[in-house]
Parts: sequence; structure tokens; C-alpha cells
Amino acid sequence: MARATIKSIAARTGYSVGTVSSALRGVKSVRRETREKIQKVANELGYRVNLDGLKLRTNKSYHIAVLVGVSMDASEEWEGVEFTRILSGISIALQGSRYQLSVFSVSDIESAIVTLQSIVHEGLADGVIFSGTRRNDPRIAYLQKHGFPFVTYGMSDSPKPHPFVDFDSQAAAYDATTRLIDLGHRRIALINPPGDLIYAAQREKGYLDALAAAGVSFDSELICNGPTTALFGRQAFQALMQAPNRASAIICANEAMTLGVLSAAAETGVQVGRDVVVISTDDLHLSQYFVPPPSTYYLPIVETSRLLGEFMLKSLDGADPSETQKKIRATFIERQPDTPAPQMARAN
Amino acid sequence: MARATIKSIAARTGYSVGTVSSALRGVKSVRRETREKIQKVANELGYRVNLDGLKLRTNKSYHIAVLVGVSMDASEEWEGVEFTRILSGISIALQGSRYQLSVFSVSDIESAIVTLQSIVHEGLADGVIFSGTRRNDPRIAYLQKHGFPFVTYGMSDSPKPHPFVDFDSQAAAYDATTRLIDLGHRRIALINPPGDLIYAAQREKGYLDALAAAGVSFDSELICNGPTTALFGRQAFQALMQAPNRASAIICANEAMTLGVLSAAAETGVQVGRDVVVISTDDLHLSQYFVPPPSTYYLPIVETSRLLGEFMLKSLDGADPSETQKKIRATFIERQPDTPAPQMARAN
DNA sequence: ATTCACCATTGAAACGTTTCAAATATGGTG
DNA sequence: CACCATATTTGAAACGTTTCAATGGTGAAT
Repeated sequence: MARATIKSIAARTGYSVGTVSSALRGVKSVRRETREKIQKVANELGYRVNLDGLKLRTNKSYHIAVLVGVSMDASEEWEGVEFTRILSGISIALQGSRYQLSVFSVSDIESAIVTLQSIVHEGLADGVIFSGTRRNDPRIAYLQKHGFPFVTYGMSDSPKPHPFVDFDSQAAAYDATTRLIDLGHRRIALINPPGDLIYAAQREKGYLDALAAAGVSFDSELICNGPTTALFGRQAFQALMQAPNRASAIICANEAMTLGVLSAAAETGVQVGRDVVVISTDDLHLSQYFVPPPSTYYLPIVETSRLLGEFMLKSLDGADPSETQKKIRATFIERQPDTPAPQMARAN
Repeated sequence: MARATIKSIAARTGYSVGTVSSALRGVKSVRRETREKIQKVANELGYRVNLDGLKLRTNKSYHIAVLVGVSMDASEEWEGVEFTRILSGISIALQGSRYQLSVFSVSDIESAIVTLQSIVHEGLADGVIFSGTRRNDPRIAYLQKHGFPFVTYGMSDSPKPHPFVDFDSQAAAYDATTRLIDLGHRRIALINPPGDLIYAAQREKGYLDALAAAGVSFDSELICNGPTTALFGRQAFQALMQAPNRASAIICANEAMTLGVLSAAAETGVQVGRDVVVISTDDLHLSQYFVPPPSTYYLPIVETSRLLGEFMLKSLDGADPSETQKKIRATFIERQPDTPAPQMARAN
């Protein structure tokens, strides 16, 4: 039983190929009765459109590309934990549409550009989704130059508006910092991704604003920038603890970094919750299992990334960027009772 | 500058479309000189084959489908951490080939079958990769029935051989159990995935064999089967600790479960390493950051899944299943000094 | 000089779809 | 009844590729 095609339906119904095509697509010029007859036969034959014929004709690929970064140096690290959820969020959004999800692994920003060139020139996808936006992001520049549809996870500094979904890192950082200050902490460290990432900058701004608002002086030694891995969290913690004037509280950008911090703390005998307070942003509900479980700002990543998919579809449908931008606010989850500035820090 | 096609190259070189096609594919009937001339022009024009035309003609999709399970009830859990690495391993293998990676999210085994039907009937991909093989796996049955190429992560009980990559859970479990017995442990628990998963059965077999070999009696209460999540690890630990005759050692199937166990232990004041020993299989180098870091059996998942991609390509190339099967042996990583049967257990 | 075998190239068809100008059917109007 | 406007359907072309029977050309053997 060969697969049903428009041609076989045409033969079966006696209509022409063109009519069948129009009928199946619901073009208005086809008579109602005709359309129904054709659709009935199509159903009987189990007709499914052949995407390749469609693509060839329309020059669309019906694929959405997702760029996933696999930095080789961190391939053994926790990086990318959130990725499965992002994918599943996007694919939920794509359910029911003709679009499929294609994954492209890229190792760094240069290889991302090369990949994007393939996608754009060879028509491998109709739109691109990626995350980790940077200041002056070359990927955004490239895609905008070619007028190619895309949605980013994380906003950008591009002058031209584009679809994005973003987590409000700045608000979370502001809130976390303020909360710690209110508890008496004065030396609050921030373990943050590399500074050229937009959301690292946002988080830093929230942190600085909160310090300034409370009149707490800023010490640049307290900000650590590095890869969002447990390894870096560990290294940053060690550096912070060796400094003459120790931090009494640490805000970690994500769970991987938090894990590294907790690991290093346990190893060096620093008791989290008593000697130092740790708070994490970008909680994915994994850190609830950490020892000890830190208070966090929860990020509903599956719903968030469902938006990525929805915005992509809207965008392909010609929606205005204003309809396809959203900033998500985090919710605070208290796992440690609010801990005042601990002894160790006071001893200094 | 429109994209170069075979037709445009034909026009430019004066050869016919057929010749150009043959030349570019390196068909032997084309004269060397001709081929070189054509290739030169193709390069100048930046020719890239149009996959849609190719697909339509050859009825191939040049996509490899990867099924990723997103169980809704565990969507907020750690499950799927390894997935990014599997994807990156596969995509490394696919580099340079014409094949692309398509991701299909499935929520359970029924929806996997539906998805496979689409893939097979609509020609969405030329081959499928999936993991978590089960006894009597309906996916394998379906694909074999239709003669559709696939590679599994995990072997199966299918009578007909097929390509797979597997991690030798049985050996790891045997080794771990023996090691613990040698240290004096007699009540060793096993926290394992649901029993219908092939690798859960393998692990159980290794465990049972080791017990039998050492003449240690088996207590079915010591085996816990459940989802590979931190949540279940936590629940299993609580159940084990409430039992009248406690376990003095716990073997966890993967890192997520281990995390849950460690979390529950910390919460209930059970000291891991003194009161109870925890060992994990399927280490992805994340558990090194756990508190305390457990000894583990390391699984080189990126290389492993590179094999998945390679076997897929070989298989599409008509390779015999005997060339596309591999079992990977784990290596032990000692993070806790070998801990003898602890006090708490002895006290019983 | 004719035949044969071989090599390189050509031309046209085919894959399944959409698109659109042209053809035909339908119904209303004068 | 003839005409026109509108509604519906048709037929063919086009997208880029591969495939393959047929063509033409070359040199060697008869």
C-alpha cells in the first residue's frame, strides 16, 4: 500500500490535482461539497502531505532550528541541564503545527555563525532559536542582516527589536541582594556568568542597584565572573574564602554554580547557613535536593520555553516583535529560614 | 544572487544537467577532466545541494530522529540531564555527513509509537535513535516490523539482532556489590529504575550474582524500583531507613537518585560515609560535586553516544548488526575511601 | 570499409506539491 | 434566448534533484 498522494486522491475522486490541492488546503474557491468529498477520500486513504514536495515547491523547510551550545571544555560539567526542558517546552509549542525541531550543536560563537550561515543559505530551517545572548551579539546581527526569523532566550542590546523571552535576572538579583542586606549582610558576593552575557550584566545591575539603594559600599572583589559550571562555583568559593575580608553571603547565578559552592564549602568545613549564606537564581527545582538546600529564585523553564516556540510560530506568521517579547518574573522560594549575617563574617 | 543549482552550473559550463549531477556526485562514468571543470565552477558559485530536491527525488529525508522522553510527572525533576550530552555526542558523529538531527519529544511509550508511525510513514527521518530499552520493547518490535533503521542506547531482548550501544550495568553492579561485601557489608540496598527497563534488570542481575557468589542472603526489601529521579531516591532512602533491619550500604543506579539519597540523608541526620555507604553507577561527572561526593562508576557518555551516531550511519550504509553493537565498561572512581560496614548497621 | 565495444554525454521523465492563467460551468439579467 | 458576471475546475509549469535509456563519438578488430 503505497502512500497516498494528491495525485492518487485526484485519480480516486475524479478531480484534478489542482483542485485536490486547493481543497485540502481549504482554499475558498473550492466548492464546499467538493472539498468535503475530497477530504473524505483523503481521510480514507490516510493522506498526509509529503513535506519534501511541499518544501521544494514553497521553498520552506518546516523546521525550527535550535542552537545548543556544547562547550568542549565544559562537556563534562553540568552545563546544559536546562536544555532538555527547553527542548520539551519548544516542542510542546510546536505540537500540531507542521514544524519540526532540528537541533544544531555548536561549540562556540564562531561555530554558531558558521552553522547559521548553513541554515540561512541552505534553507535548513525557517527560523532559529538560541539562548545566551551577548552584548553586541554577532548571531543577532547576522540574522537581522539577512531578515531571518529568530527568537532568543534572553533579551539583547540590539537597536532593532526582535522576539525574545527573558527571565528577569535584574529583579531577582535586586531582590536577593536587598533581602540579604536587610538581614545584616554587608559583604555579599555575586558569582555570575561571563560579563559579556546580557543576563550577567542584568544581574550585576540588580545587585549594584540594591547595594546603592541601601548605601552599602561596593567591592569589586566580590564579583566573580566565569562559566556557569559547578567547577567554577567551586573555584570562586575558594577564592572568596581566601580573601582577607570574607563574604558572609553569596548569590549564585544558577544551580550548577551553587552546587559547586556547596561542594567546596562542605569540603573546607565552612558551614552553609551558619558561616555563610548561599542564595541561587535560575532555580530549576533541582537545588531543592542540594545539601543544604538553598533558598532560590525559581524559573519556570518549561513554560518559558513554550513561549519560545509560540513566539517563533507567531513570528513566522508575520507577527510584530511587540507581540513576541516577554519578560518572566522569578518567584522566591525560601528553603533556609532567613539567615542573619553569620558569626564568621562578624568575627572579621 | 540566487542560489546556485545544478541547472545554473549546467548553463555555465555548457554540460547537461545529468552530467553535472553525475560529476558532482563523483559517478565514475564522467570523464576526469569534465568532473574537475564542473567542480571548479560549482565551487566558484558556492553550490550546495538543495536537500529538498534531493529528498523528493530519492525519498530520503537526511534526518536522524532522536526520541527524547519528557515524562510530564518528572518534568521538574533531574531526569534527562544526560540528554544534552547524548545529543552532542550524536551530532559530533553526524558532522560532515549530510544528516541532521531532529528531536522528537515523547511523553511515554504509547506516544513514542505514535511518533514512530509518523516518522516511518511520513518519511520524517531515515533512522531513529532512542534509549531506555525495555523488555519486549514495542518500539523495537514496530521498527523491526517495518524494516526501519534504528539504534538503541541499551540492548534489548529482541530475538532479531539490531544496532545498539550499551553500558555494562551488570558488571558495574556486580563489582559494586562485591566491593561492598568485601568491606563487611551484608545489607546492601539497590535503588534501581523500573524493572521493565532492560538495564534495571541487568543491574539487578549483577547485584544478585554478586550476593550469591559471596553467599550473602538476599532480601527483596532491599531493592527499590522507581523513576530515575532525585525525588524517588529520596523516597527510597526514607523507606530503607524506616525498615527494621536497615541497610548499611546503598547502590544507586544514577546520579539523580544518588542526589535524592544524599539529600534525604542530610535532612534526617544520617551521615553518609559513617552511618551508611552510598555508591552510584552511571556517573556523568556531576556527582563529584555532591555532598559528600560518592564513589561511582563513570560512564563516558559523550563518546558513548558518538557511537550511537556512528552506528546509525553505518547502519544506513547497510552494515551488519554485528558491526554496530557495543557494550561499554564502566570505570570505578573512588571518592570516599573504601568504607567498612558502619556502626549504625552493626548496631542492629 | 564495416562492425563492434566502449566511453562520455544527453534528454527526458519522475518525485509531490503549489500556483495561476485559462477554461468551463452556473445562474441571473435584459 | 443571448449575454454577462461570477463561481468552480482544469492543465500545465515550476521547484532541484536523480536516474536511465538513448545518442554520439572513438578507436580497435575484422
